[in-house]
Amino acid sequence: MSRAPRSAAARRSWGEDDTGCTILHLDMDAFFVAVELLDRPELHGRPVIVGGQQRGVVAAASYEARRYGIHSAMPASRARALCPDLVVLPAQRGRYVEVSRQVMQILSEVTETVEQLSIDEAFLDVRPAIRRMGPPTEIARWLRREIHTRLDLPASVGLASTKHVAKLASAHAKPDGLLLIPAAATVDFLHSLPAGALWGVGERAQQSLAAHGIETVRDIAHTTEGELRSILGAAAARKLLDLAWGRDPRPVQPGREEKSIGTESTFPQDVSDRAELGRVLLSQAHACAARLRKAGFAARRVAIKVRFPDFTTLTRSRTLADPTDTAHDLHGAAMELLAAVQLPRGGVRLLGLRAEQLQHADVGVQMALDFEEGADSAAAERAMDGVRARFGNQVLLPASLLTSRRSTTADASGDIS
DNA sequence: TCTGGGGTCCTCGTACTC
DNA sequence: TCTGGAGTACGAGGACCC
Repeated sequence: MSRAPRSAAARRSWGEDDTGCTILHLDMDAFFVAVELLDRPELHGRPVIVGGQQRGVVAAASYEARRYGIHSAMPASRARALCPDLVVLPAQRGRYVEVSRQVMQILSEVTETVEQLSIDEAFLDVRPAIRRMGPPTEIARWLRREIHTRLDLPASVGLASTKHVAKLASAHAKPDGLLLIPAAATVDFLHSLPAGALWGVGERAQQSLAAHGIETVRDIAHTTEGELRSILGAAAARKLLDLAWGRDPRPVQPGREEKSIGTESTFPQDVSDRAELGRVLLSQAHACAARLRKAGFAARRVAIKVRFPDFTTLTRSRTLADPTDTAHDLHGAAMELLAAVQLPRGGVRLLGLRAEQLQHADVGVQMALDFEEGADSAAAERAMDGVRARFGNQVLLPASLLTSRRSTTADASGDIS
């Protein structure tokens, strides 16, 4: 569901040599809409969007809707104005997650080296599969065919020698296509694209670059690092120059872990009652805590996000004395942060809560901490053995049981009290 | 036109320590 | 004892991604 600008000129064959093009990027086409059409085939061929309830924006648009100029992130009111016959469906996130798992299952049949980037896209390093399944192009064709056959969903694939170029290739393969960028064609392909196609160049950066006459990736490639640094800062300058010349050594990283877990809500009407905001934070704290425990994490930091009716947004955060996975602790910290925020007369448009600086809430980590702090290591080790015997090696217990050393004891029988 | 929700990463200012 | 600079940690905010 990339929103980066594409180039019509780049949608062509760049050659057939897939030697060294072992990075595959798979991107599902209009994923949320495609899943909805599985359940409502009568909507095939009609302009459909997902999302856009009340004050919302478009989360995904069918290709028929795109012909009216509708695209994701567009306010739903604007989308309705552009297409009076538009079918607007509410998002069913749980359903998309379920289908996403099925897609990822098919990818895992090719290789274990799968890096899921979002709900509907992933990178694969196909090197381990070449001997078994053939060259990268054959693997890409197999994947698209299997997803079509088993799930009845369209998917686009980009093949290249780096992650960045593979991702750009899949964007230019849409809809429902495959685009190979041979290693030797990488720079020519990149230099045919607008500057905004590069990863990390959004609307603001495009405006800043355009003000200096830099409009394309080729322009970026031929700008000095010093000038880019003065426009976008040191980190972005180095990164963009590398990307513009096809330099991207990042490997495909399977099993990346979340760094924060949060939730936020935009209210149908702005809210100025602090008690009501407190109840919303409590509900969000429960949701975050449940997700933390399910993932086996505890959070060391709590942040709130407050958006006012004029769309100014502020965040406030604080580091906790002890990591937590309980709604009680998250809510307590969030309420303290909210109390320090001066609310305007118009109230609050959006309120969010996020748990940050996640760490594993598992027994082993906790025991290690206890060892460091000079606890009775022999007793702790015996307790750990007892826990393993009863629950297995991968046992994860709520941090709330474990992080408060004052209230947690482990005896030699392995009982946690 | 009027802007969701889930995230990551970077920059900058400030406080603190040495 | 006071002061300034460097390094570091933390918090806030913004840009960006899907």
